[in-house]
Amino acid sequence: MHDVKSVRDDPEAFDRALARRGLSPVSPEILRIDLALRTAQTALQTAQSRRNEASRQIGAAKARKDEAAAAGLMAEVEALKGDMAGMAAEEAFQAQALRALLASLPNLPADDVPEGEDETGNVELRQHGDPSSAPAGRLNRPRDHVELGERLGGMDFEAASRMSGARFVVLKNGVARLERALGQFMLDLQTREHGYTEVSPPLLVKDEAVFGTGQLPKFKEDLFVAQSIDWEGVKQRVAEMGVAWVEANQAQITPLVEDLRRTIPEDDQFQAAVQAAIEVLVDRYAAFDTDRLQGLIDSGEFTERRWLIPTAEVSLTNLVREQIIGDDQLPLRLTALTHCFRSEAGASGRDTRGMIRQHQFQKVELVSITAPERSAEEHERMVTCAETVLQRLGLAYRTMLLCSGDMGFSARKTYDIEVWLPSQGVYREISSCSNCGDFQARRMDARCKTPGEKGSRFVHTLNGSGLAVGRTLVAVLENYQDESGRIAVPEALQPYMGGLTHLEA
RNA sequence: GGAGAGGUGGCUGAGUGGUCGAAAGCACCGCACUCGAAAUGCGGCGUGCCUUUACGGGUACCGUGGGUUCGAAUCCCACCCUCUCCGCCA
Repeated sequence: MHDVKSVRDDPEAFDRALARRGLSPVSPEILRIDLALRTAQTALQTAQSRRNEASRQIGAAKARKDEAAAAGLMAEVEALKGDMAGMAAEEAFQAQALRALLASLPNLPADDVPEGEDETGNVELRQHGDPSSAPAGRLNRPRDHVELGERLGGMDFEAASRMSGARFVVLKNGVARLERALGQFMLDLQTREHGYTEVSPPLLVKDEAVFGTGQLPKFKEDLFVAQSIDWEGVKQRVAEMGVAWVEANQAQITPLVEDLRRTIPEDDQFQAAVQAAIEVLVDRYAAFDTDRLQGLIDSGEFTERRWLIPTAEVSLTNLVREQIIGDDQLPLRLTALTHCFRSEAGASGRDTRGMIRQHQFQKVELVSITAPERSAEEHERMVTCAETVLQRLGLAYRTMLLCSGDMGFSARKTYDIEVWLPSQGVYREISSCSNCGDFQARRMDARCKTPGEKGSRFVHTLNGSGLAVGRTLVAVLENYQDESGRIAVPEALQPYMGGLTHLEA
């Protein structure tokens, strides 16, 4: 979320920054709405001021029993109120429009982010490790993790798809344990050695939380949603609507009833016939109104909705939402091992084989909350914390600085870490560390202040994977395989595997 | 799920529908007294927005959203949250 004031102060700079993201200028539109909003605000406040003054005078007039003066003032306020309703509506409309527009725009790239339209513009900062020195480095044709996992009896995509569909997997035996070991290892590293605080956060969160980190409102198609419907409430509403319809259509119903009265004697049979007639009418009504009913359910009036987190960044960052934190408490360094859920709606056909792109995966997330002037150095520290995981696991990787066109919505600067995958012969993203500046803090209203001093500032938020467990599992399997399909367990993981040195069928 | 209580400034806590943004206390800041400190006294002490070169002025905010009223922290409605008791439950 952007500060209107910054746009007001330097519209050209704002548009220039957006252009780096490949967006056309928006500042004229912003300034137009901003002006309309402030005009409406000033008009409304002037009217409110007069109303408040008149009301006070009415009180004073009544106190001295001057009913004539009071009546005159009341008439004036009455007239004023008519205008005020329109002004208030205009103000609310413009405020909403401005907020919606500002909320839809991505963060502005930091000055040191390279220009570029897509991933080809990313800059490699450093490489670590030699792919050929891993056990798989000696093989002519390394197997991919799907083949390795299935041969080990540890990966079952078919069973997963029978119960859940595509992009799910069942892990078993040593592979399941390896996944657990990786998660524990990463979490221990980040908490014990890098000073992150372990958190076990909610995985289901409200709209506001997902808005705060920037996935809503623009990217809801990437998310899974969980909802519970109040069926009792729906039933009650249907009944109410039925009664209302019968009342509204009394003119049709009455002749029908009278017709029945004439043709059927007044006994039980008559009662039953009337009952049947009513049921027919209600059914007809219900058939007419299913669309409206569906609309009611869709409106959320009877549904309790929660989003499944696509990353623990959402839960961890929102820990500080609507809070004012003392500068002396910062930085906050938070980590969590959680499942993540992504619908991957825009990725059909991409990475369909294997565990690279799943609807559900585990990840150790790192989040830092810092004072504004501290976020840049914290960003460097964070990417180092993520790289350490790969170093300890003995996996080759390279660190990329993303260009302006390839960054995520909320980021002002992003480092990607890519791990070597021998089966594909390429580096694949395994971590992404972003400095979001105050972009998320504004959306969440998260501030910090120096104790004893006046005023508060928006905090800076950073997030990074440390690391994605699923993709790390893939990397370990593929890099540590030998010609027979055995997997050597990296030394760092052996304590988490009960001392096991190899996975084999 | 049922019954009850409650949500007011950093905290505690008052507030007959009319100069209430809100008493009082604590905390905090400044000043005085003091060699210094404590105690005491005096003064200050919320946030957002609009407006103003500035001093300042205005407006909104007492859980949230509606409503009644010339006027709402105060009355009405809905919702959210917290606490207590009962029931159910991993």
